[in-house]
Amino acid sequence: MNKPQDFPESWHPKPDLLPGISVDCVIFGFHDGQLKILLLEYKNTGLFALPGGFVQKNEDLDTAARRMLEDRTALSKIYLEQFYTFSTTSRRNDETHRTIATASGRTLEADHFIFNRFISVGYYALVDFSTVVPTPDAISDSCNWHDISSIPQLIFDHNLIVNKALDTLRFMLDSKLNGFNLLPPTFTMNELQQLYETILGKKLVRSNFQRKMLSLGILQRLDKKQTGAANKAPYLYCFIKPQTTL
Amino acid sequence: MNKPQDFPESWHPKPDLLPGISVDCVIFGFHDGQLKILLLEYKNTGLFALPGGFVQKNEDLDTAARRMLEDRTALSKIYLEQFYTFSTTSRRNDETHRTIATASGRTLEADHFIFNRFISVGYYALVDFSTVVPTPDAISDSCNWHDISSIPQLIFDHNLIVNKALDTLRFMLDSKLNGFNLLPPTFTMNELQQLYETILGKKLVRSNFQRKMLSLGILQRLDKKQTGAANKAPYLYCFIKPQTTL
DNA sequence: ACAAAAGTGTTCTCCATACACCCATGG
DNA sequence: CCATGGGTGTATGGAGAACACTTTTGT
Repeated sequence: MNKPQDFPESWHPKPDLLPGISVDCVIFGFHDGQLKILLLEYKNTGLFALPGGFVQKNEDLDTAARRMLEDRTALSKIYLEQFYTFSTTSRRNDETHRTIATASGRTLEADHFIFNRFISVGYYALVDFSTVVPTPDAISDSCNWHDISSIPQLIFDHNLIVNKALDTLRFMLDSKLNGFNLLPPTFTMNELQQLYETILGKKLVRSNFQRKMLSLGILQRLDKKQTGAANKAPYLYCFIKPQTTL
Repeated sequence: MNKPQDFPESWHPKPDLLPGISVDCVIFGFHDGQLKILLLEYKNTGLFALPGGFVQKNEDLDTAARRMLEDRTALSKIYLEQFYTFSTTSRRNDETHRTIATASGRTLEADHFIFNRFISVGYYALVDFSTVVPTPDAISDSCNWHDISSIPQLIFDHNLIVNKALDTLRFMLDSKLNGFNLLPPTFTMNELQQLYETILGKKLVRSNFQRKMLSLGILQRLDKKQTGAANKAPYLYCFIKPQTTL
């Protein structure tokens, strides 16, 4: 896939968009023992940014965020969560906008709506790395995974947004049990533990982690997984979705 | 005090306000063993609403919220926390706006900016009940405390906003220790316990509560408080503000 | 002396930690 | 058979729940 889509109307001053509101998405995935997020790289600039976009007049924020996520990942039914709204007056920068536009062969009129002040609502999403098809938008030439441990400098306040998303993810990890959204439908206990260790940034004791997870009563043990390694074959588990509480 | 202020410019279409963004404040206080919030009642309508307002072009959301809080409480240095941004397309209602305007002797042009779609950022504040001077704004004739247990029907989605604020307050109570902001500078252990019980909506065991609070190491014991009651005089405590962690 | 509320101590349970021990697998 | 990693059991310590006991105050 990975091919740009049609030039979005949102880059022209259009009356069908809410003025002054944007959405930025921190899309988390997990692969090779590393927590990763999707970043866009703008054409010919070396500038990186979070996926995001604007809100249509007839659309609420959750819907807008979901639309953007589906565009960037080619997935539907994504777990996402609003976490904070960013509003400092200096968070945007006209020069950056011009650089991005120029590099992709456009010019922005001085009264282009993008030069208005914008307030941005941050969402984080948790996706199954293996099923995502990273898809750039019209003004970026790549959409790729970046390890949390080596995020480049991002435009505007996007580094701040990433950090706040990470803080929220860590804080909510236990209460929302949202670690499971980052794994494929079946996984081993070791994979789950690696994920927790990566998110929390610390080692956990294997045997205790196993008991804690099993005691939650939300995991179902499936067949063993033959890894081909010279050791005991681990069980596969799947997540039992909580009953829709009436 | 309690006297309306000058008619705010924000009720005319003004270019110095951000379009489509508002702030709503859930202001918590504690008195007589009851958790309370400040509500405005609009003139001659019987309609209740959260204090709120609009955001100036050169103002970030925290500043805007703080400005509104100071206007409604006559306090400065208020503890406040952003908790969620509300954006459903149907959250506002033109007829309600007209009712409120008409009742206070105004007419709204059909293209008045208030008929735009608005996205509202929710803040909750924790204040010392005893020092607040509830102050109505220009289009309301009262600003009063209401028990959490008997919140009337509010305009728009304000009941939803109150509930979300309460949920957040409960969830954060332990981790942010923000109960202390609701009490006067000195207080007894019993008052603190009543506050916790009210917020959490359940009884706590007195002796255990005492030990837990003291073990946090954030309370300083002061003199005893002579209540005049026929029982042992309780100690007063004050909150030791956490060191500004560099 | 008594009631009522504040403060302290004791016991029990539960859970997180740490670590020891068995089991399965492929080389 | 042995190295490796997966699964289970056991001892310990600390926090919370439940409750008993002591102390202080005004009537």
